Amino acid sequence: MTNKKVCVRFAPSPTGPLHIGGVRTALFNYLYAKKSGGKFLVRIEDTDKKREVSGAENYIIESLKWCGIEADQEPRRQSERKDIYNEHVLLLLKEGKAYYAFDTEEELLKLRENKESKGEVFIYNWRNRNSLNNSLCLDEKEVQKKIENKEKYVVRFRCPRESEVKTSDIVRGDSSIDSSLLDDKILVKADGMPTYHFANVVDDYLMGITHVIRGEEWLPSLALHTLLYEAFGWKSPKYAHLPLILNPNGKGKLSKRSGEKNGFPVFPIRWKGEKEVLGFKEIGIMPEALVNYISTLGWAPDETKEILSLSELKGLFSLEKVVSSSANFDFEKLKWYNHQHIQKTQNDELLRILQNTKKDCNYNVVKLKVAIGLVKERASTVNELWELSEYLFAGPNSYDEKSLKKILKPGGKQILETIISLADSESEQADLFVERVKKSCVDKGFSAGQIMMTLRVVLVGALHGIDLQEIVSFIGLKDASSRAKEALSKLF
RNA sequence: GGCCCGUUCGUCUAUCGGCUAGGACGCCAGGUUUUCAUCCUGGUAAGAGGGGUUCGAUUCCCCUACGGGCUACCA
Repeated sequence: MTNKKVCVRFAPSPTGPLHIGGVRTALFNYLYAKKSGGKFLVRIEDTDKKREVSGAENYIIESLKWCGIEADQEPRRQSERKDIYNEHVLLLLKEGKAYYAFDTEEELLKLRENKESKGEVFIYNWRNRNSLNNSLCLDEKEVQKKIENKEKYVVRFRCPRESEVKTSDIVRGDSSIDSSLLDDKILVKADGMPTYHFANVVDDYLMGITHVIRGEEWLPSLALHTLLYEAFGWKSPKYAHLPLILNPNGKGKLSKRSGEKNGFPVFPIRWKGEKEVLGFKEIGIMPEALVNYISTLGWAPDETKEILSLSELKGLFSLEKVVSSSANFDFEKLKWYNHQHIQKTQNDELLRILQNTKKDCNYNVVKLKVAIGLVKERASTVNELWELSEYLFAGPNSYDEKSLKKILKPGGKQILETIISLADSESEQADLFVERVKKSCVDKGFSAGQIMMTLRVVLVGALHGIDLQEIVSFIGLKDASSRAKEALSKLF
């Protein structure tokens, strides 16, 4: 038997911004396709026009692109394939594997509530379909008449009675379920659009999808989908249901709310909905870091190497190694991955990313690039490259409490004056400045600690930051002098 | 409520019947940095519980508990 070339798809619904769980599903599909030399498609499942959100489709494509996930074909849209679904539903109707149903939503709701109040469950299937309002129990002429009179109807799948449905999943293995537990799912809605289940199966078959890789939330409908393939006489694709990504505390699917509460985004890039929400991009997470991190949610490579690029992941990924238990999202770990990826990235690339996120950045680019090199090892987000190099471009406009304590010690003024006079001296060289200040002040009887602290406070305004000599070499003696003069006039 | 899925350090995971249960994040301690961070070294910490099967179970089976998902003319 020759294996068909692998073809997978990511099938989002454009009902809002793509969240991190969706990105992970897309990523695993993409990685699997690339690993197997197959194709990766994107299919927009826009069969519910009521829930469609404008801009969502474009957002999804842009987000994937930012992550480095690109489809091998232009995205397809289900709303444009209505005729195809109609053709296929006729096939089932003709063979008696589907039927027309005229029950209204209100009627069904009532039936459900009624059953529930008695502690029972209402299932629309062989148990009661003959007493309901559908073409299985109505007279053929009556059905014709109803349809001709434009009475609203849906098409339901005629789910087989008491048969064992065998399902198979790469992640979870084989399983089986009694079809009596399933209901006669709606295939075509009253507005003539197919439901997810129907369009999904028809499209996957027609598009030659070999592996359906999707979230675990679809596991309960696997039996239905399997039955649908059987009804058409088609061979089922292979399935892999990915474990869910949960909130950091493990309570529920990862949500926007939980992200807000814990101070992290759940979307790749900025989403301009009713309220604008930032994405990982805007807070300075690099796409490769995000991809690297989410690849570890539900999967681990054979080798114990943590930092992996997208192309390395393409080589290592394997569906068989996907785990079946859900994972809690951990923003701290994402930041660690980001830190690692920042270290691996060239300074001019970091500069480019920074300029892209920080549009208001008007520093000299040559200097900014040098600054990035000086502070990058301390940064865990791209935005921090900017924040951490603040004092390299402007003197302190305030001094924090701890700094004041250090600088206002006896002798602080004298040290300041020494700094100024040395900085203003024409024979002074910037790259030896800190050593000279130290020597000169030590000669006057000050401790090395006090001298260095004072100089740091003068230059930074706080007790942190990169090496003092590196700061002076970067800003120059003129700037150092004026920062010292500023401190002298403000503090003494 | 019904159905389905899951359960290894706080978190992500390795282990495919032989385990002194490995790695990573986090945390803690020490070193480096006359600052802070980075970095380095070390440490802390786990098989949900109960039954089987087996010479031997984290690994296989069952039950319970807990967690999650689904239960729409949403996807």
